[in-house]
Amino acid sequence: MSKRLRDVPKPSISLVDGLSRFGLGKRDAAEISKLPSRRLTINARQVLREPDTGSSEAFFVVSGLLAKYRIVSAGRRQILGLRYAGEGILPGENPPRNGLQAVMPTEVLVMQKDIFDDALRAYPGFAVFCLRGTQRHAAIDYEWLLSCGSRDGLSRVAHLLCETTVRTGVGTDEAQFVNPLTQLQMAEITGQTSINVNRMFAEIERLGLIERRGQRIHVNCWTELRRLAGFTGSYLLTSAGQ
Amino acid sequence: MSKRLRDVPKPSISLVDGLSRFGLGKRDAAEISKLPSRRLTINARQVLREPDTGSSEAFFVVSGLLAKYRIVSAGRRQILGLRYAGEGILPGENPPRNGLQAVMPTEVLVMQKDIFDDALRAYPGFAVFCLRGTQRHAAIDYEWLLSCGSRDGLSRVAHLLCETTVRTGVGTDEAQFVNPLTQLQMAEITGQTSINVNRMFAEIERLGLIERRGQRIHVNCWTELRRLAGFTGSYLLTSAGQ
DNA sequence: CGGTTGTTTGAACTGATTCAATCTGTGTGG
DNA sequence: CCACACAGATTGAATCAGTTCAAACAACCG
Repeated sequence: MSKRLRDVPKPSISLVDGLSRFGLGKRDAAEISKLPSRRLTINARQVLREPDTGSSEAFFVVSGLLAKYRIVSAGRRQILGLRYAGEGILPGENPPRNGLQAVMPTEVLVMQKDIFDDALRAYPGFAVFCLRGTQRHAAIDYEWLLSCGSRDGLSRVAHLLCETTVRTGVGTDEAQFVNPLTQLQMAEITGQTSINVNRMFAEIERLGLIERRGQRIHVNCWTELRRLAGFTGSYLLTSAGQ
Repeated sequence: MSKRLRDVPKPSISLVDGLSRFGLGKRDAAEISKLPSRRLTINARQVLREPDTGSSEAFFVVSGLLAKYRIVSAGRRQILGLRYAGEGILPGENPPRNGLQAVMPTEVLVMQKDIFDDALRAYPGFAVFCLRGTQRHAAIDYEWLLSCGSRDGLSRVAHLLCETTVRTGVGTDEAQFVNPLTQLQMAEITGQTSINVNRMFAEIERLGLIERRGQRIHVNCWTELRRLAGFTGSYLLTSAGQ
């Protein structure tokens, strides 16, 4: 819906490529990708899994963008994580607590938990790979916690912009990217109201750090934006550990 | 310093027990615990590792309590995680970004990263074990993010109290435990000032949900405290997945 | 063109912070 | 055993960042 969804480039990535790009050996990657899974195509805004329902499954984002969320009291929602193409969501030992919703039209591969668990045991390299991926996302979560806990509204929005710049994969040289998130979603990530996100967003533009044309964002001064956000991006590249 | 540190019971747990208690097979646990590591005893408040310094290592908390933290601008600190006895901190692929500090007198086992990484590859069960542990802590981080992002001051403090009740391992039946955290530390966890934590803490007591005698906390109404906090504790027991 | 979603702006309000002072329990040294 | 130092807890008053409520506006879609 809205131009956002048409404008956004939607790079597609196969399971094999996704696995090996993030460090799994070619051989294991090939084996894993041959395991049974089903492919789903979901619309923007569509809920893939409600919070506290459904069975545990493994998800792999082929294209698009998935948000993990929880509903707090009074309709207030918190987005807990984002999964871009090539990233995944792993089942744990407990039933899933978090909901999953597509931010834009998204294709996912879904694998049964027991098949996933068997693969974990059968392919030692896969277990380490999953550990690394989980550590990488944990590092992102730490940044989000840091934002919500210790940064003011302006820095939070700036930080999310920095993260989005890097994670959408355009590279910071290009300094131009399409923001896939609405201001309400940015608010649900940074723990604010969309009204305040709107003001902080405008303030960042007023400061001359970025320019906006629709969802397209041009970063005028990456260094200054980073400084404002307190952003250091190394954690995004590989697993950052705890 | 202060009675806090003397009062707190400090259960000690061996590496083998810690590993097998959280689900690693006896055989693997025995092998892992034979690997070379050094034992450190640190005082309350002592910094074990400064943020953004030091080499990657694996830590295992034998007794006491460790806080993982980061310093934001202007001396503001954010605590990103707690590690009770039996829990660990794993090295990732990037240099460590977070500092480590003892909340109370603490004993840790420290293992070199390369030895840890070798073990990960040598013992497939160990890799899965580490994945489960990381998922469990990620689930706790989600709760903290939810708190900082979407709950008001009162609920945040109440939620931390609930979590501490469960994690200190007294069981909710006993309804009595020693809070190892100062109000400043609770503030650094919940993204508030210690002044506000103090007021919310007092408010929870005024509501009759708890009673305080020094650091000792008696929970009068677990159900109501949980409700106020929006706390559901299942995620703490085992790995909750993403 | 009408309907819907998202963005923007204004004004009033409030939860939490900041600044400042006081109080309390504990450990230390004489 | 007391005087003192010190960290932590508590309280009050002023201030402010961010929310809430409300309304207008813009872009896109069928």
